[in-house]
Amino acid sequence: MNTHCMKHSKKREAILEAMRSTTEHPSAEWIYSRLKPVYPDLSLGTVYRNLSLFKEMGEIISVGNVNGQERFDANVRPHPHFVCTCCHKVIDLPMNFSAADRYADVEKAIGGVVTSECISFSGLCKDCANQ
Amino acid sequence: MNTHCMKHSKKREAILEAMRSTTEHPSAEWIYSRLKPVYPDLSLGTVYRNLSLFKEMGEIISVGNVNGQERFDANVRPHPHFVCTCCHKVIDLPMNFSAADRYADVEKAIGGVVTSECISFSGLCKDCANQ
DNA sequence: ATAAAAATAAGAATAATTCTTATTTTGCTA
DNA sequence: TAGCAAAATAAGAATTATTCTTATTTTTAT
Repeated sequence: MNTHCMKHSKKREAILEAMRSTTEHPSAEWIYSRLKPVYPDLSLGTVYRNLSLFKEMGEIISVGNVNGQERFDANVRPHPHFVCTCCHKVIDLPMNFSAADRYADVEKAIGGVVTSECISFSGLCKDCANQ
Repeated sequence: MNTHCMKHSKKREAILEAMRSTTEHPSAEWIYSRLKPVYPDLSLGTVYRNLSLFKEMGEIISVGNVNGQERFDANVRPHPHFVCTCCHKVIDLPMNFSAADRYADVEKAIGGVVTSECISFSGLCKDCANQ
């Protein structure tokens, strides 16, 4: 896990492990609620700080802000998502749809550097579509 | 502009006009700053409320949350964006890259309804890449 | 002109996130 | 193994974007 001169910590490890063991695309609050019973002295600030660090390190990515909360994904391979506008579920789409082959085009168009992509669809999930 | 039983208001019109006359992908705050000198009694709440209404009406779309602020676009035709992670500029990409032909696939995959898409690239814009 | 409905200003309230500081933990070194 | 400096944390204050509330103003139909 540690790339830099980072110290080892149980809580940090638990946060990454929690991220990796779900497909829920958690928010900071979600991770906090899940880990608080196990680490009663965990603080929300620690969750925020570590999610930021993991993002910077490339261990997780942000899948964007959904209903006011930033949501994350430990699957860092580019893949599309579906976001339900009603229940705010975020679902991984199993389909092969990446824009990786367009980076060069985009760089030419903007004259800068492209490092990542974000593709998402939104609408109503199965549950919400059927009331 | 009015689709529903909406009354006409100068400020509302100015907000939509401001949205339509820029390619900056404004935030509420940006619109407010731009219009405040012209409408000294404009309030930020009005900007937020009207941007929400316009979004609901389909007059504008959200291009997502950038650096903590929601950003909008009056060009509602699906098109990809580039977001600079450094200066937080949002740029329209002139390229033809839409996922419109994938909606059916996505609906089949999730068993729900797809109503919109969002495709963006991020990295460093021309200015930020050259320091 | 009038009156009801809708829009607004102002600022309070809320909610997500970041920041600060004192304390604790970690990992090195002797 | 003990001591120590660096890093991590808890707790809660601070910040910031956004929403909400209420009294007032504007709009529009009559």
